[in-house]
Amino acid sequence: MVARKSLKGDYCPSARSLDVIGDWWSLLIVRDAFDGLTRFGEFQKSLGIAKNILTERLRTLVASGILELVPTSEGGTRMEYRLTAMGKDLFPVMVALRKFGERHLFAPAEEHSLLVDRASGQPVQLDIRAQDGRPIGPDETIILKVPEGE
Amino acid sequence: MVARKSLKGDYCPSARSLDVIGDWWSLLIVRDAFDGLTRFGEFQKSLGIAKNILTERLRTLVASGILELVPTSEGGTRMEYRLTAMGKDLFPVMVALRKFGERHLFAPAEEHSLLVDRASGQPVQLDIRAQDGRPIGPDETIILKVPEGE
DNA sequence: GATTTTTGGTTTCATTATTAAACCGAAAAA
DNA sequence: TTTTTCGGTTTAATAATGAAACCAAAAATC
Repeated sequence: MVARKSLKGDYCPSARSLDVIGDWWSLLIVRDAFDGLTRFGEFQKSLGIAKNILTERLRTLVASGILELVPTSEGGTRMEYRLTAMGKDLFPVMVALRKFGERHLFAPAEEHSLLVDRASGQPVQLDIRAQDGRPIGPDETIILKVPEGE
Repeated sequence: MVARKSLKGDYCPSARSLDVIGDWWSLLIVRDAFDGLTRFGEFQKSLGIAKNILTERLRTLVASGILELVPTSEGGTRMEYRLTAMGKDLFPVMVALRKFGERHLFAPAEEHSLLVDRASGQPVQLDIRAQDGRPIGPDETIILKVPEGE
């Protein structure tokens, strides 16, 4: 196999995102990180991923700036993996995936987890709007090319 | 390799979504579909994907209900792949990926594409809010378990 | 302080997935 | 009628993944 085509040079931001977190495991690791997991063993147990693969994915996520290795809070020599500010900016991606799953991938009364606002206990809302606040869907949008330097 | 672990039974909606569209190519195909591509050859040319893999991915996306095969509008025998209503519900996922890429994966003045509201020409907004309209981030949320039948 | 267990990997090997390229029949175009 | 395009399938080589065995260092236990 020739090395998988990189999308680093693509001018489509979605493609570049997928280049970084578009493989099978990365977003699942990020999800677990949002759920508060930090240690190698925690991820491994939660995901059932092979350890060598986990090693490589964590390295890539750290190299991309999504996770960082910080000394564990309890003061030992061990390290833990934490979401960086950049990693936390994946929150909307996780929420969007979650909403899609909730709507289409569960039977009506099936058990599932729900993301709620801590303060109110009410479900989190995600919406896509025009600048005037009007909700818009894919058919009301268009993709422009923004040339260099703008 | 044992068959890759399926997340169909996971109660986390994000995990189920990733089970359906979390592989390397599927979201790129969906992106192209949002961009108006419909034909096998168009996807193949756009993505540079091997044809047998594209065949399989398209089949899976159709089987999942994200794409559908419809007779081409020009009336021939040929078919085209179109986003279903369910497929269009992936719009927030694509927008979220795009926003992340725009923010973190481009140099300041680098050329890129931009998703805008057709009517105003202004960039599309994505926000995550509590039910009262207040914007919230990952640290203000918590995941609840919703048992069967609720 | 010595021993045992846990953690966080690395290495190896077998299996699966992906690729590129050649090939193909049916439909469309010339 | 011939040629080209389209939408694949098949095949063989290569890369990615997984499971299991292994390992050193740190932590916990005795």
